[in-house]
Amino acid sequence: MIDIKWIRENPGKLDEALASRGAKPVAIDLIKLDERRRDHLKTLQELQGRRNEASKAIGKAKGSGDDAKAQSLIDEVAQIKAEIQAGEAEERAIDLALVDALSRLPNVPLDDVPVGTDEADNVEVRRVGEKPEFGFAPKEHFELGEALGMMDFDLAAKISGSRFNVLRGKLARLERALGQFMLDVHTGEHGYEETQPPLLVRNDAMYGTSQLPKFGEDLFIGASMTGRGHQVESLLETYTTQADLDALKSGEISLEKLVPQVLERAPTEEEFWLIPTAEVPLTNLVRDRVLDGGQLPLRMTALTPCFRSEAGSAGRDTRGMLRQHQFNKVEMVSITSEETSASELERMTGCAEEVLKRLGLPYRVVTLCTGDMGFAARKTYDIEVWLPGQDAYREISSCSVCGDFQARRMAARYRVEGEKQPRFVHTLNGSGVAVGRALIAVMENYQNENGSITVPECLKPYMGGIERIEAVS
RNA sequence: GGAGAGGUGGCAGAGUGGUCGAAUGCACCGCACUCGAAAUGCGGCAUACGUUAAUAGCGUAUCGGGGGUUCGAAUCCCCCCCUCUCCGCCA
Repeated sequence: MIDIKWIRENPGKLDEALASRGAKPVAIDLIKLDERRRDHLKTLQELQGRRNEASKAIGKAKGSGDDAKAQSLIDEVAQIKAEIQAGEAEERAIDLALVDALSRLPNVPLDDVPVGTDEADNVEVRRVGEKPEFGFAPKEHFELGEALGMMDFDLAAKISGSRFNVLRGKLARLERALGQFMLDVHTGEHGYEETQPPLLVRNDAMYGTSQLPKFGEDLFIGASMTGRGHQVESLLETYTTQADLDALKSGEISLEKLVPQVLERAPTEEEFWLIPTAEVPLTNLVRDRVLDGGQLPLRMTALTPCFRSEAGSAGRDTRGMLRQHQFNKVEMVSITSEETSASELERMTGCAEEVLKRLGLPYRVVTLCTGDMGFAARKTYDIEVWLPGQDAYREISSCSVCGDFQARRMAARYRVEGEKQPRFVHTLNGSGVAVGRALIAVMENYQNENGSITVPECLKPYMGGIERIEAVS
């Protein structure tokens, strides 16, 4: 969430930032709305002040037995009562409108972020590692996995549909080994605290990290039967009008059109959401808190499944396990002071890179341009790992600094010694790294001509000491 | 899931319609006393928004969250969330 006060003082900067992300200018509208809000608030507060004064006087008058005076004061306050109630209702409405508008604005990119429209404008920062040379045509991971008999998409589809897979045997273990290895590196060497957060979270948490209100369609919903019942009930009772039903009956509107319309009106009040990344629960660990500045930075890591609907990705990366509805990821989250967040981004990116270095995987780091950055980010480095089977670099980690954008939504603050007012913390998140994609990368980079996979040196202790993964005869 | 109890400032904990943003204790900060410390005494000590040059003053709101009743709500009513105890179910 961007501070409305900052917008008041920097309307040009806001619109410039929005333009760089391909969005329309809104500063003038927001400022107008805010002015309306403040004007209205002022008059409301004056009325409330008068009421409070009179009410106190009533109490005093009654206490001293002056009933006549009390009555005249009661009559007086009764007159402004309706005015106050109407004013309060309007204040709520204006405030809601402003907060809603603000909560849909993306973060302002840092000055050193390249301006661009899409991934073609991202800027490569460095390449690390040597691409492996093969004396044969390298295969893609799913060809290797299926040939080994340890990766089965058809079987997964029977149970869960497309964009799932089943790993078995040594390949399943390799996936586990990767996750363990990454956690050990981050907890043992990089100072991150191992955490096991909830995978189902409430609206507020999703709102805090800004998946909501704008990106609900990317998420999966979790609900109990009773919870779902309550929701259907409220959709029917509160958000579907008689006019809707009449329009439906008369054929004026189709059911396909009415349903999204009703859902649009309803607030996104799900019982639970499945996390699309551990960034959500980890970052929300500091919500509604005032931390001691001396405690910062906080560094947390977690290995969790992630669930993404991949809406809008139909037809993209449909083969293999590159883009699944469910995958494991090691996430890093840092909570810092405002002075140290920029350097923390470099540090965090380095932590993610270290994993790839140890695994011997070639990669490159790119700075995302303004148009390609996520909603909450001020600056993002993507790490792209080399996939020989695809003959391409593919994203395996994304490290972002969000400034106080998420902290404002979560009311996560810290106190600096000697300062009266608490400040908002800065938040960062990054994958360290995506486990499923790391598995792909290891398979493709360590493949042998006979279809076996050599186990990277650093994973051997996690693999019972075996040298390679081969098909079971 | 059923029955009951509860949610108040950093913590503990009073307050059941008025002068309560809220007693008291602890913690914390300042001052006094002291060679210094402890003890003691005095004072201070929430957040957001508005106004403002101001993180000074003043105003408004906030006692889990949201609505309502009332001239006036921490206190009464409704809905929701959370915690605890007992029972049931369960990895």
